Amino acid sequence: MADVINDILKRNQLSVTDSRKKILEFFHHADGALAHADIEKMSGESFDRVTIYRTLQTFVEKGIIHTIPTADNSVKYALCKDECAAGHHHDDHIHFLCDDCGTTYCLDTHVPAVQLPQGFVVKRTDVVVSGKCGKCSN
Amino acid sequence: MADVINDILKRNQLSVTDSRKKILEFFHHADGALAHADIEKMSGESFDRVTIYRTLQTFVEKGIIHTIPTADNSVKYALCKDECAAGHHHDDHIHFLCDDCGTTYCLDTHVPAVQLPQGFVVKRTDVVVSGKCGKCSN
DNA sequence: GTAACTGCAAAATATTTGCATCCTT
DNA sequence: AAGGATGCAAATATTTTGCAGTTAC
Repeated sequence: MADVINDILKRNQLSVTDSRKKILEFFHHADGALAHADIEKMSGESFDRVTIYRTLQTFVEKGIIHTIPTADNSVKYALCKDECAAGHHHDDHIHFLCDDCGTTYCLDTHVPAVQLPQGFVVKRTDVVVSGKCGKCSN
Repeated sequence: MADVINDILKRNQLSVTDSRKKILEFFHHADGALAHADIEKMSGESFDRVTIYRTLQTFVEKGIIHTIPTADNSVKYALCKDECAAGHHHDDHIHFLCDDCGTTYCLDTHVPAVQLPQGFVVKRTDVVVSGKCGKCSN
């Protein structure tokens, strides 16, 4: 596991630091997406709030993680698929937000094609479904 | 027009006040969705920032407007269709964000059905497409 | 050794809350 | 008149920026 994390950072020309390794581990262990606040709690104050902001921003720029649109104002992040290169996101998968437990899942179901009016050029499609997840629907 | 605005407020048991009328007009005239900051600018300081927060929240609760999920941290709002009653949103339409001009469109194209894993219950589906709108793609 | 990264302090923004006053009904 | 809505002040929360010290390579 440590190797995987290390590789991701090196591949993206980022220095391997404690905070980056930790934050990447959080994402790998997480069931779903994480918000800034989640990471802050998980870290147990072991590194600065500002470092989290900067690390997340760096990871987004490098295409390691991507943001997930949510209907409330919260910003969540999740790991990108391997095909993601810097600036070339292919994250047209579906996100599911559970209203009960709050978990955000990245589903592998592919995104259905969308009909748009003349002249509209599509660059990215996000599908955000909310409701109850498998664990909470019983 | 004034009648329409008035009706919306009365139908939802809200007192008809200047700020509410103005904000509803903004939405009716707007090409797309509006953020809190947009409304603040459009209002030209004629009413308080806090009033805007509270008015938007009230309108969302009553089902007059709805939030639009965006990948950045911004929160945008748009008018709901007539069928929307308080707490019963039927806004499964598609939102398009133009990367160039920043306008958010609510498209009437209906949302394609989504395949989900066993046990997942869908309550709401948001599709957010980004790219270039008709005006900016030339 | 040098460039990159982090922590701390502080600034800038955004959002929420309490309360007195004013307006709608 | 009464309840709800607004404005103002202030408390909170969130995000960004600058800079000095530290760490990775």
